Amino acid sequence: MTPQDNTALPDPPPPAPDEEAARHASARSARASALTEDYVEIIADLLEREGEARPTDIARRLGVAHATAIKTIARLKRDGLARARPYRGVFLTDRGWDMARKMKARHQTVVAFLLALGVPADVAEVDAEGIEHHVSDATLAAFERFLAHAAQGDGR
Amino acid sequence: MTPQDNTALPDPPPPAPDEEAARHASARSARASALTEDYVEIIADLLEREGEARPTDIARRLGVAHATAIKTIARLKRDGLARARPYRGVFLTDRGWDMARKMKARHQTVVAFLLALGVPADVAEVDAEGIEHHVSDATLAAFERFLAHAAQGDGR
DNA sequence: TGTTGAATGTAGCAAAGGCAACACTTCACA
DNA sequence: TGTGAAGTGTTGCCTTTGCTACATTCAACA
Ligand SMILES: [Mn+2]
Ligand SMILES: [Mn+2]
Ligand SMILES: [Mn+2]
Ligand SMILES: [Mn+2]
Repeated sequence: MTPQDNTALPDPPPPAPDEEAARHASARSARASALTEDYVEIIADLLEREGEARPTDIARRLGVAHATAIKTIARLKRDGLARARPYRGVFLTDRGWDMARKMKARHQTVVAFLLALGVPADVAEVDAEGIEHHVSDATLAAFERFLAHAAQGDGR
Repeated sequence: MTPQDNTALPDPPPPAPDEEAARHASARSARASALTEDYVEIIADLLEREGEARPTDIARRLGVAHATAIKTIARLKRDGLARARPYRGVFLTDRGWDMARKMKARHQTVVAFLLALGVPADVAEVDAEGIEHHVSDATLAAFERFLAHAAQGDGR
C-alpha cells in the first residue's frame, strides 16, 4: 500500500528494457543449471572419496527422495554428463568431470571469499551453495583477486 | 573419466551429511522464491515510476510471454503479495511492498558491492540478478561493511 | 458511434523437479 | 545355500514455469 521510504537516494536510471530482459533470462538459465551442477559436484566428490556414487547417497546429500535423484541422474545421462547402468552406480563422463572440477573450484572460492569478508562459517556455506551458480568468470576472478590481496595484506 | 588435478590442496573435511542436506534444501528454497522476488521488485518499480503495473510491461521486463506473467501474478495474489482485478493492473499488498523494498535494497547493495570489487558493470548487473536471492542478512551486512570501508578508505 | 488494434485473459501443452507407494535386485550372513 | 534388509528402479501424482494459440475486452479515433 505505502510506496516506500525514499530517503533521497540518487535513484538509478530507468532500466533499458532489452538489457533487463536479457539479465533476467541469464539468471533464469543459471537457475536451471544449478541443480545439475550440484548433482555433478556431489557425484564427483563421492567417486573421489568413496570410489562409488550410489543414488541413495546422492539423494541423502541433497536432501531429496531417492526416486527424485534417480530421475535427475537419468537427465544427466541424457545430457551426456554421466553414465550409469542399473544397480551399478553412477559415473561421470569427461564433460561431467569438467563441470565437477569447475564447480568444486567455484564452491571453494566463494566460501573462502565469504569467510574472508567476515561471514560466519555456517552462513557462508549456505549462501555459497546458491551463489556459486550465479558467479560469472569475471566475478570469480574478482573474488580471487580479493583473496590474494587479503592474504598478502593480512600481516600489514 | 579422469578424476582431477589435485594440486596438493588441504582438501576440506568430509561433509556432515545432515548439514549438507540442509544447505541444499535452503538453496532450493531460495531458488524457488527467486522468481517471486523478481516479480515483486519489478511491479514495485513500475508502480513507482509509471503509476501502474500492467501485465504486458511486467512480462517485457522479465523477458517472458505475457501469459506466463499473468499466471505468475495469479500466484502472487494467491500468496497475498499482490492484488489485481481483470483489466485493472497489478498492485502490491503491504507484504508485497515489504518484499519489494527488501529486494530493491539487496539488489542495489549487491551491484554496488560487485562494482567495488572491480567487476565490470554489465557483468555485475547480470550476476547480481541471481546472487541477490541467495544473500542472507549476515552476508548482506558483510557486503555493506565492505562498502563502507571502501568508501572511507578510498582517499588513502 | 463503429471499428479495430493493443492489451488482457484463457486453454492446452510440455518439461523440470518434487513426493509416496510399490516392485524388483543384490548381497551379507545365518 | 537361503533369505531378508538395503538399495534400486518404476509408477503415478502434483506444482511450477514456460510456451503457443485463441478469445475477449478496452479505448482511441475515424
Ligand atoms: Mn550449489
Ligand atoms: Mn556446491
Ligand atoms: Mn533477481
Ligand atoms: Mn533484482
